Amino acid sequence: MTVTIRDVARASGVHVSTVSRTFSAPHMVNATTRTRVLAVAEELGYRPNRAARALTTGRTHNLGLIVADIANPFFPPLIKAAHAAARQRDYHLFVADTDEEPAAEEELVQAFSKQVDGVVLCSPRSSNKALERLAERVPFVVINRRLRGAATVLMDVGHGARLAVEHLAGLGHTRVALVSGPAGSWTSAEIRTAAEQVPGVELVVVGPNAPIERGGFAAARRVRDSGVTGVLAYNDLVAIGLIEGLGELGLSVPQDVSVVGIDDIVPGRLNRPKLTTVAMPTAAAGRLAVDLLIQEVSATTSLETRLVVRDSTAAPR
Amino acid sequence: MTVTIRDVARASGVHVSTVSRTFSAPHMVNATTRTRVLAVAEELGYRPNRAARALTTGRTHNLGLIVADIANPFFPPLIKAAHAAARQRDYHLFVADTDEEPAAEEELVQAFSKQVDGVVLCSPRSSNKALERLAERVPFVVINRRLRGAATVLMDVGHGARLAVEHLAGLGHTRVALVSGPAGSWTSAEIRTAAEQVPGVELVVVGPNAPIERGGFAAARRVRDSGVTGVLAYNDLVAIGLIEGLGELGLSVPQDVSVVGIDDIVPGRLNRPKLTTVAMPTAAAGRLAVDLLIQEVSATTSLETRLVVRDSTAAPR
DNA sequence: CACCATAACGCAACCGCTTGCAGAATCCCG
DNA sequence: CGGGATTCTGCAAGCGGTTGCGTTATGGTG
Repeated sequence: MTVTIRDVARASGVHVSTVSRTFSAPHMVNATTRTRVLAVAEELGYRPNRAARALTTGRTHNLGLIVADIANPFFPPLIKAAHAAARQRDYHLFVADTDEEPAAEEELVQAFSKQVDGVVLCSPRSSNKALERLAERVPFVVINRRLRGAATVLMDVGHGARLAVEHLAGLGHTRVALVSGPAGSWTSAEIRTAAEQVPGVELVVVGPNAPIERGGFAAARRVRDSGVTGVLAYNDLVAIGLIEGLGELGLSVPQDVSVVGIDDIVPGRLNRPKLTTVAMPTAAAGRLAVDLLIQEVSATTSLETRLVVRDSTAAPR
Repeated sequence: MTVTIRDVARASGVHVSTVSRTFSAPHMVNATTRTRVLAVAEELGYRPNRAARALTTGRTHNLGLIVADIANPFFPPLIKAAHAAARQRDYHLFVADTDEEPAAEEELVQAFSKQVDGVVLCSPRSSNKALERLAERVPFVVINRRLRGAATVLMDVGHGARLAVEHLAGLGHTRVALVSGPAGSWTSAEIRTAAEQVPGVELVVVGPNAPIERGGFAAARRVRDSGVTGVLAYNDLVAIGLIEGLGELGLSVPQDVSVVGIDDIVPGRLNRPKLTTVAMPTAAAGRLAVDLLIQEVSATTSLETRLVVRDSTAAPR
């Protein structure tokens, strides 16, 4: 049925090892036989079986990518970039979704381990201990989590948060709310620490909140009651929900209150008003992560974020 | 380094074949030896190597999923559902992105072929011929494309389009524009045919357009000039772009013109006004596709679409 | 022309696991 | 209690490749 290296060997009158070498070490085989073998292979439609090859070489040319939620608009650009980078080096990409369950991370990594040369783990929810245990099974790089011993790609959300608050301060806002994310989130802490450091603005924390529209929507009342004129939201979904919630309370953005999000996801750009937000370099992160993995370099990188000013921020009344 | 079946065999004093069977045919091995082997395996941290297993069994327990653009909001829910379905049956999923290039489809299927038990192809752009050629290499199921000889999952966008136009008609609109997609798109033709069949409304086609916001935005002027009061857009992105474009022209939705989109992507739900749209059962399609693949049934299925009425449609002035 | 380095290829073992077949042990029943 | 049927396990070949080593041409050198 399927054509193997032996078929090619037989049809071209050489030993299988020669066929093998014409594909994996072409310089070791005479030019004329090489072209003959290649021709026969082409004609028979032979393609080396990567899984079989992996068995002896130990390299599968596959990578795993694990994210919390494929359908969360934050991830697709990252996945796409990771895929492109992998493809470019002739790697294939397993993609998996933990559905936000920490336990699934471990299980997936285990399941992948024999089948990939490494896995990239996005915003892992597992404990450091668990991750270190996994690191023994398979090389991996972590995105958005500081972890010693593993290659790491960070997006400097702290810097972005500072830019955002400075932007609000620059517009004249002196009291701004931080509509935070889930309790215990690394990102949430990062944002808060940075935001607090901006001089001249008083920061009031409203939260924790669910990291989606619902969370923002529910926080609207408390934001209004806090009397702030500007808001930094945990992410764009929260910002969008918040804007809607404020609308229900009769407050409009940016006239009554300015809102800036974080992530720069597509729905934010499409929102009305268009969301001012901190752009996370998700594509760069995805690309870089697979490059690190393939080249087996263990580094920790921090990617710059930047502020994208659109229509949801303005000077206070 | 990595623990193999032989290590387990040695450590538990049985032959490798017995170890093999305790994992792949437990009923063939005596209960007491089985528990012993299992215990040893557990202790050593043994996990069967699926790639090696695939070499002899011919089943990889991997599936491939090929989409045009991972970052297009239409696909992530489909990918997520496909992944969940695969996971549930202990399959892993390769995900690939063609970047809208037809040639990439063929290349990817080829590359996957030895490593998967089947691939699901979403909205393929390749010619029928090319697809039929690929079908010989690996089982696959196609989503959103009619193809004899291959298992097919269709989403009945025609029916949805009819519902949408009927909805507009029911509100009192008598002239509606169809802001179409790219020339030659199967979906576009499908939509048009169905929309034309609704009695009592005069349909004017505006297009072709790029299937993204830009396309809708650019079509705004022609929509206004056509004097319609209702619009069915090729998809939600086009609808969103159109709404913005109409806004620039001083027309508001739904007061001046009603707009309905197709797809029901997240940004549509988040848009202001919230988009009335035809919901495509993408999750169901993804799930079903992998189920068909795994069970090796070759069927052609048509999934129901439905209309989701939100805020972008109203009675004409 | 003898000699040796080098290039090209064949040989065979092996990667981790499965599976048809056969041998050994145990069982059941007349 | 003998003998056939079962159950369990071992043996070894093989899945599709790779690779260290040995063998045979070939070329270059003194």
